[in-house]
Amino acid sequence: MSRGRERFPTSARLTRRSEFLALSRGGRRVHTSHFVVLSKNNDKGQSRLGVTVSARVGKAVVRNRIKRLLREFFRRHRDEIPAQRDFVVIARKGAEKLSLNEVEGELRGAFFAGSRHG
RNA sequence: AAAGUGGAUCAAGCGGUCGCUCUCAGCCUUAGGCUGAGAGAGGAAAGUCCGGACUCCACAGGACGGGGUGGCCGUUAACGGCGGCCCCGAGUGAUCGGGGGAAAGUGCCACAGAAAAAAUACCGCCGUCCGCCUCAGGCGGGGGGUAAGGGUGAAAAGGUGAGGUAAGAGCUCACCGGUCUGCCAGUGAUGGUGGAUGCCAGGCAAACCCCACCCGGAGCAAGACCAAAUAGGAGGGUUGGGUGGUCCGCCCGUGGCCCUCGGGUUAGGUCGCUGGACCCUGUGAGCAAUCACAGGGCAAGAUGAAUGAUCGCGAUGGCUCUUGGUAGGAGUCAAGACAAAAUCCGGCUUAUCGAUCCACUUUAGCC
Repeated sequence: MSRGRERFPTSARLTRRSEFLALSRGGRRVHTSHFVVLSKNNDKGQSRLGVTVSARVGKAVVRNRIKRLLREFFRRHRDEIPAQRDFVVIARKGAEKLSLNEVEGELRGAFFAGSRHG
């Protein structure tokens, strides 16, 4: 039963500016058509997610939509994602037009292959 | 019925599964976690264009400077908002748009035009003098009168008509308009009515400016506390310093500077933080905005920032078929706009798929 594993508490999020800066400096980068995924191992006992959507992508409604889609993707696949690794997803223009299924298809490789490198 | 004008309300709903933030209760228990219950975006939450509350600067005081508003009267905590009324303009109308002063002074008015502000004779019009031709008359030149007509311009010194004149002209007269002024009505903007005056003669005040009224500055990253820490700490010396446009005034010994010690990078946590000029219903006052009273009700509080994802049913809508047409029925597609709180209120402005309702106007028809 997947109940309890498809959760997304505060401890699984990146909340500090310094944590975002650390990934932008030393993280592995994977580019897809609508996103840039940064990732780096951590020692927190679980993997964490942060999302960056700049004002250039869209207004507040659009940015909220993208953040929620990415969190939903992360939450649904926490048991497949490498443990103890931080991810930052930077959205690019046009990402608000994607559905959840399209996000899964685009980001699957970037997340699940992460543990073999860096 | 068609075409239109003004306004109000809503922003579909129900359910399943998996999640997020907060509160309460219980349990495990350092942090924290688990279980259950409850609450969880908008009419504009937006733009940040005005106004206030609140916080700090002094308890926010005076003058200058600076800024804002602009018909009148109300309304309000306040406003540039709102309501009623006044005037001007547009529309057949419902209705809509606009609103201090150009006669205090300074300045600007391109191009065109003869002349652009105590202006002007370019083409014209009308006399007169001289010369020539010549029957009357015509042509050329000089010197005048004239603002009717033409032409330029956004704008050319009141308008129309009549008299008058060589031709003309407020030169004279009537009406309209303007200026000054009396009386009446109105709180007032203003309106009505009478008198005097042949007539002060363009626009721009979002050019400076004048008049009346209003405004101290910075903003919740305000500000307070705690932890860690030293750069902003500790100790000593010296000097006054602060008030964010200037001066006065006021306040403080917390401040500035120097020396010595110390040493290297939190946008950390809690509060402020949501019970308020609050919401709903009713009654009363008022044309209304609004106010008073009574009863009832608490309705987001995040901070890399919660309020979501997905599935089903489907109000409703589009298209197709059925029907002579409407209604109805069937099938199929979509279930959609704009836009997401960030201290809180009152407004304005802008964006917006659609749905419903109310009042009114015009035209046509019926009784």
